Amino acid sequence: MCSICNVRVISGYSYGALCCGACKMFFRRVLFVKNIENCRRNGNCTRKCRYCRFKKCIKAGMTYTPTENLFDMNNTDSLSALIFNLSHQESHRDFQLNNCLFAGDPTVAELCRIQGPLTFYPRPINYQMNLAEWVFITGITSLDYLKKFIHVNMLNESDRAILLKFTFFDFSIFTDSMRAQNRNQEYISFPDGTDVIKAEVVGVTDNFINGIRCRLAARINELKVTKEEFLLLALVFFCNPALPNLSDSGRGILNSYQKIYSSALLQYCLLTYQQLGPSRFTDLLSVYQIIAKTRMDISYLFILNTMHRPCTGLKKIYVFR
Amino acid sequence: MCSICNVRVISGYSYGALCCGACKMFFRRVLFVKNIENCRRNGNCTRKCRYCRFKKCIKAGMTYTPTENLFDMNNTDSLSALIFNLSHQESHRDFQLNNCLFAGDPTVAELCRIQGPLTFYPRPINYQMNLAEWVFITGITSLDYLKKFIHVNMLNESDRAILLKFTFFDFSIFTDSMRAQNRNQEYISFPDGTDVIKAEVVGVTDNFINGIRCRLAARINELKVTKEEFLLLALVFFCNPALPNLSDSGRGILNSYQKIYSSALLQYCLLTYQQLGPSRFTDLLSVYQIIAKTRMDISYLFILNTMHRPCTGLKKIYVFR
DNA sequence: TAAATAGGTCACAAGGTCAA
DNA sequence: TTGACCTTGTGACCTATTTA
Repeated sequence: MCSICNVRVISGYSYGALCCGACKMFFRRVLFVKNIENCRRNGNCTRKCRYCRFKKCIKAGMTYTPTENLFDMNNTDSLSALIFNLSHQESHRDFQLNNCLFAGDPTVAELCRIQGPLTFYPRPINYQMNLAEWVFITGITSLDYLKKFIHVNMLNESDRAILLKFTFFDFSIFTDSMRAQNRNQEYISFPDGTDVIKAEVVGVTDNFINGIRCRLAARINELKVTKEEFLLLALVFFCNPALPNLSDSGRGILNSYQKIYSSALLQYCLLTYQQLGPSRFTDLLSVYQIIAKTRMDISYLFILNTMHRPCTGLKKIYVFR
Repeated sequence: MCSICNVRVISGYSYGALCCGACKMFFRRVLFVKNIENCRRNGNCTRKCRYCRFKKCIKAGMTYTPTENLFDMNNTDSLSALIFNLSHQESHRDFQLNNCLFAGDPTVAELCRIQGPLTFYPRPINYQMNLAEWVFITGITSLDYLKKFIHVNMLNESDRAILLKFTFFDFSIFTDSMRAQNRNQEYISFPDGTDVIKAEVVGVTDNFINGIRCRLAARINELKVTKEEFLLLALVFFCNPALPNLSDSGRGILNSYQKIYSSALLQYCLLTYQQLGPSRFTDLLSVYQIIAKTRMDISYLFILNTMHRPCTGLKKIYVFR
């Protein structure tokens, strides 16, 4: 039975999720026509609410990936469908980050074996999150977000684990910094304001710590990276064929899709910035260096920290060895 | 890894090239259905561009050779697939002739030892070609074109070298004359207009020189040889079992394939010219005499010329001893 | 008799169409 | 706007044929 409409039987996989033919067409139409309005009763609709039906599609992990038309400046339907899809996926991730908890402590490899979206459960109102919980929910919602894309699902299990393991943390840092920009902060912090660095860190300068908190956020503020740019850029960055130990076929898949995603970003830049498009494109790509630098600083800090006091209760998704 | 899709692993040789099963079926379907449109972005498409995928098949050297149905006038699928394939191979040769250079100076025997297509590199824009360069690129693109066919690949190395050595130049002359016809010229010349005969030739009459320039082109103009006829005719001419020193098995292979190719040409003539088909067929075959005459005139001219002034820098593919 | 390759078949997913 | 139905391209898998 189709998990979206609960009425018709599943016809097979469509846009990455098991659903019926009607819901497949519904999803496609919404992406291309974008004729959707907010739900009047804030979710929990019973029937016939197009907004809630679409949200169910997103929750079920439906993703649209264009394969052509990304060079045709007169046909931007595919690009705008992609962006529309991505922005709803990202809203869903943000909702989960702020309103959900995740039970258990799986490894990335275990998560890779799960078909379909991860299962979160509601966070009690006024639940007080500590630093470790913020770190975990940020990571696991990032994994859930990234796991949906077609290029991830096309990989074999081993390649998928490699890809997710070596990208989800970078993606988390990137979302943290976009949140900082949205809140007009020049440093990253968790949604409730919790500092991303634990208080008792020793052996490094304040300057170093502030680099972690601020470097990426500052650059993103400087460039005024838009939501759309962030969404496309994340696809380009984290569909990375250059990761070590990938199989040849996995590398081939990621290569092909990275080209698609960067074409989409380039088309977006050309449309939005006209003759300044190409330089904007390269400016955006350069952000990756700062993400990588920040990740390395954090991992240095982590190593230093565990030397002082052996780490207890570190969630398994953060075990990279 | 399949060099065409870069995603799946090679399943073996299919239609003369190493590729995966999916690309094999793709190639076959395109030949038989011809459901292909030009690429919007002129190459370098990522995935899902059927035109670019097919062009990659052609570049990889994929060739279809019918083995039956060439006598069944109600089933022309094989013939039209063959012609479709040949015309794309020929476009590729023409593209290389006009836009590429070849590095090195191999002998024909060395070229015969190379598996798969030869490697060309892009010719700089506005690069000025001299006569010797035109002669070389014409010869080497002809060799690349001829080398792909199944009857060539089935031969042992020695037979293959004999066949190519004694046919590629005739094929070049033939393509030169087809180009003359396309440009409404009554004489052959290289694509940029360079004369095929070097200026300082002495000891022969202008009449003799003009025979080389014009005789074949004139006959082709007179017969109004079509592209399709040229493509099939070239296969018949240059799958020649009568060459000296071939092994018995090589001779047998060439004999069988020449029959296939001439059946294809005959079927084409019968379909296109109805009751005039047989006479058209013999008219076309008679063109070979003129190719041979032109080749002999050129070689006489060459010998005469090297007697006056020893030849320096002659490319090794043109050393026929 | 085992391999390699040409060619056939079918279920699947993307996307289009049209009556309700 | 919807969803049943249709068309198309695809690729995994199968079979037939040939040759070492």
